[in-house]
Order: sequence, then C-alpha cells, then structure tokens
Amino acid sequence: MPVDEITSIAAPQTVDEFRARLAALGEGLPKRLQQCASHVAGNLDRIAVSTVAEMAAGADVPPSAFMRFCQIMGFSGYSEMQRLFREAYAPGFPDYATRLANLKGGAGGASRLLAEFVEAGRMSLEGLAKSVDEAALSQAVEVLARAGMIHVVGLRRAYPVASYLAYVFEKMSVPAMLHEGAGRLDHRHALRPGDVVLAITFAPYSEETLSIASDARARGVPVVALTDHLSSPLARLSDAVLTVQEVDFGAFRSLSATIAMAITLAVAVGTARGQA
Amino acid sequence: MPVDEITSIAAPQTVDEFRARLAALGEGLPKRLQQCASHVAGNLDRIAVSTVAEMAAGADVPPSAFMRFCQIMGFSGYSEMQRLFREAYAPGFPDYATRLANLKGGAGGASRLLAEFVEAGRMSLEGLAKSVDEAALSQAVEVLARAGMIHVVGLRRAYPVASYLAYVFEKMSVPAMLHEGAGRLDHRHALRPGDVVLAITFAPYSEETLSIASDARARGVPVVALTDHLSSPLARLSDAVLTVQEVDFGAFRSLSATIAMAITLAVAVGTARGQA
DNA sequence: TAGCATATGGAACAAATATTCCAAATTCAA
DNA sequence: TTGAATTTGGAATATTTGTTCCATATGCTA
Repeated sequence: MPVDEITSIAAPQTVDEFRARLAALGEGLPKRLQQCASHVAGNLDRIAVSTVAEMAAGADVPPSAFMRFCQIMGFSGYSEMQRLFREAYAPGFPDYATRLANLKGGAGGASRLLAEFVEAGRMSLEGLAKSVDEAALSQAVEVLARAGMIHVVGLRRAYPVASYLAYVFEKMSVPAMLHEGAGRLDHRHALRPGDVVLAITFAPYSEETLSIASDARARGVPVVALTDHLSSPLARLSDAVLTVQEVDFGAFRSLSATIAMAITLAVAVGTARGQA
Repeated sequence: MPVDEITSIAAPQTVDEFRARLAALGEGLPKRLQQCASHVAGNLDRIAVSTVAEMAAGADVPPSAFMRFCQIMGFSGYSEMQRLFREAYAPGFPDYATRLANLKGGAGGASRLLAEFVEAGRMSLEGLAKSVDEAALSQAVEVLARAGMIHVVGLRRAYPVASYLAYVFEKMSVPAMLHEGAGRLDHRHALRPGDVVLAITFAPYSEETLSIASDARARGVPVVALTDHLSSPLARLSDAVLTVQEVDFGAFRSLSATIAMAITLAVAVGTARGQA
C-alpha cells in the first residue's frame, strides 16, 4: 500500500494524540518520511515557531517530503499541523468578549458568573506562573528584606491588595505600615532613610500612589512596584518592578494573580528577614 | 517630535532589553501605539507564535499601527521582532505544568513560593467551582439586591475582601458602606431597617464581626455571611450563608477563591439591581 | 478659527511560505 | 531485465503574511 493512501484518520487534536500517532506509524515508513518522523519527534517544540522549509532542512529532506509527512499524520498540510502546536504553546485564546455577550443573552444566574470568574482567576494564575520575571522577584524581595519599615501604598482596586500585604507582614512580624488614602491625609512625612515604599497600582493609575512613589524616589527611598505593565508610569519610578496581568471577564477584573504575588512577596520577605 | 522620528536606537537583542525599551517608551506614546505596548507587555510569549494580524487584533489596532509599533521598538518590522522571540523561546514548552515545575525547582526561594501559592490558588478555585451551593448563592444575591444599603463588615484577613467588595459595589452604583475596624469605633448606629449586613469572617472568627452580625439580627436586619464553614458561628446568625474553602500552603492561606466569590456576588447584585 | 504637525486606517504591493504536481529515480517482484 | 508500483525532488503555483504609502482624520498652536 502506497503511503499516500494510508487510511486517513482524523488529525490529532492534542499534542499527546500527536505523539501517539507518531509512535503508531513507527517503522513502516519510507526513508524520507522516516527522517521527518524522527526529526519531529526530537523537536516537537520547534514546530510552533518554524516554517516548513526550516523543519524540512532540519530533517534533511526537501519541503515536499515534509508536506507528505504532515499529510500522513492526518493533517491537510503543515499549516494545520502547526496550528496544533501554536495553540498548545500558548494555551487557550478564550475570547472573553464573546463569552460575555453569550452570557448576557443566556439564562445564567449567579453561578454562571461564578464559573466565569473562577475561570478568569485560574487563567490569571497560570499566566502569572508563566510570565513571572524571577530576577525582578528576587530583587524585590531583597530590597524589601533590607527595609527598616515597609510603606505599603495602594488605593482603589489596589487597596485590598495593600491591606492584605499589611496583614501578612504583620503576621510575619515585618515592620510595615499601610498608607490609607482616607481623608486625603498622607503620611509621607513618615518616610525615613532606610525605609522602602511598596507601591501598588493598576491602570488607570492612581495619582496619589504615583505621587508618593516619586516623592520617595526623590528622597532616595527605594520603591518596589507591583503593577500591570512595565510601561506603567510607576515602573519608571521604581527600583524593582513586578508585573501581574489579570485576565478580565467583561468589564471586571479580579485579583487572584495579584493576591498570589502579594502573599509570595510577603512570605518571602518575612522568611528572608527571619534568617538574617 | 513625531513618533516615527524617535531616534532609532539599535533593536533590542534580548527579551530583557526589549522589556527595558518597552518601559522606557512608557507614556509619551500616541493612543494606538500605547495599545500595542500594553498588549505586547501582557503577551510577550505570544509574539513568537502569532502573526501581525493576530497581535494587532489583540491590541485592537489595525496591522499598520502594529507595524509602526515594531519600528519604534527599533526593529525593521514585525518579522525581525518576532525572530527575537522565536530564538529566545528555544526552551521547550512554556506549558503551565512544566513552568510550574521549573519554578519549584528554581534557585530563588521566592519563585518556589510563588509556584506553591499559584497552585494553592488554582486548587481553591477548582474547589469553589465544585462545591458552590447554588441555592445559597442566589438567595444571597436576592437578599442583597433588595437592600437599601449594604453594610460590608470584615476584619483582619477578611478585610481585604470587604474592601474589595466595597470597591466593586461602588463601581456598580450599589449603595454600600465599608465598616472599618479602625479606632474600635463601629458604625452600627448606621444600620437602618431595610439595610442588609454582609459579614465576612474566617476562623479564628473575629469578635467584632460576630457582634455586629448578631446586633443586626436582633434588630431584624438580614445578614448574609461569607465564611469558611457551615458550622461557623456566623452561620447561625445569618439569613444566607456562603462558604468558601481556601487550600492552604503551610501556615498561609490565600484569598483566591474568596475574592472570586466576592466579585461574583457584587456583580450579580449590581446586575440584579440594574434590571429591577 | 486657520494652519500646521502628527496620527491613523486601509488599500496596494512585496515577500515569504505553503502546497501541488509531475517527471525522474528507485525499488521490488517475476 | 523488464515493468509495475512507489517514492522522490524540485519547479510552478497558490496562499498567506508582512510592509509601505498616502489620503484622510485628529489634535495642537497661534
């Protein structure tokens, strides 16, 4: 039976199915396809970011041979095969805008909302794990661990995070003080040499928070930022910048990832101090 | 100075340089480029596997705007920028599971902690989705939607949740007031017929919160509870009880699931009121 | 408000990439 | 060795994707 008549089964839907099919084809292939199979097996992760020409060159076969390989794997061509890996590489493109539209149309009550927020939270946490800048994180911990007093600043949506940080710092006996926005009264006179400001703000960035941060910087007090983007105005004012992206659901953005980052920071700092 | 005359510096050679340049551009950009910057900052890992059209759509700008963005970042075009990420992302699949494993194995103590908290958060969210009592949830929404004023009470670990609820209620124009523990001063005189108390507390249960709740009940003001167990002392005092269990890591308990429940409650109540 | 500088979107164009096709090469069986 | 069946490579083509350009829109300054 010629290879191009191999009963075409459905294309693999997951990377695992792909692996299985690769194994199933195993030996019985002609030489060039064999080469493709073995090169692919060893370079699964490259498929997402390579062209056919590159993969073919890697397998040391002409592009047309590689195309045949894609077809006997069950795909219509290279593009379709690549799509599988691109999606696996950057998992899930759930389109929240349309889901929200559906939700509004559909029956769904509060439990449906809950499901959406749980999902958004999970994705935010996954995103955090994938995108955290480890260097920035340890730098932040280091700076904070050396602080005489940690001034936690966060208003509006960041306020719950700030208060949570203050709570955990207190539990861990780390000297920290929560700056409340209440009454427009600010405590910047409390900033002393050797202290550190931990500033938290997300778009639209709070004026007060930025102003306290720049004030601190002007006085030579280090600033650690917890914000949403490196391009945040807070980033420029800071000595260490931690970014956390929350997946939003409709107009609403939760705090799962931010809270996870906050507790990590607090516990890491508490631990570092305990050891010193 | 028009953006396309920004002195063209050499293109970033590493992802870190890229980040730095992104941060340096910061504010001064026109709207469309700002959108590009934001979207890119949050989706660095997708660049390797996406087309300009996809990235542009994600940033909600036309492809030509995205091209301009690539150019002011110092690249000749999208292809060149993408090459940086395709090469940088040689290391396997940044699939969540393996990334988590890397973090746990990683050198930095802080990254390890983060991995643990992320994992705990995810598990808490899953638990919440599985165990939610739908009847109690809709009952809580109903009671809150009818309230004249919602009094949000939560101290210590529950305080961040309470302040977050107050924030979201305000955003949704739901009359709500946050009872602060500050100064031992409590606002129970503010409780009026037709109001509702939303009380949040976890073991070890806060005296003050319980006392406000029982006070409210004595006056015939309904109480909605957000707590950790049906057997919580708060449960007995309440007209609707929502329970949320957080998975703890070591001695530390995060708030992912609680926050998810809180935002659900707030949005559901806001929506219900909007419709009425 | 006029006039200038800048930003924007889309259509036209260019380049890269995927895909097909078929003549030539190879293999295998008789 | 011959012929049929299969595999192979590359040239031709189709499709997708990237890039440029410019007319129009927008915002700013005087």
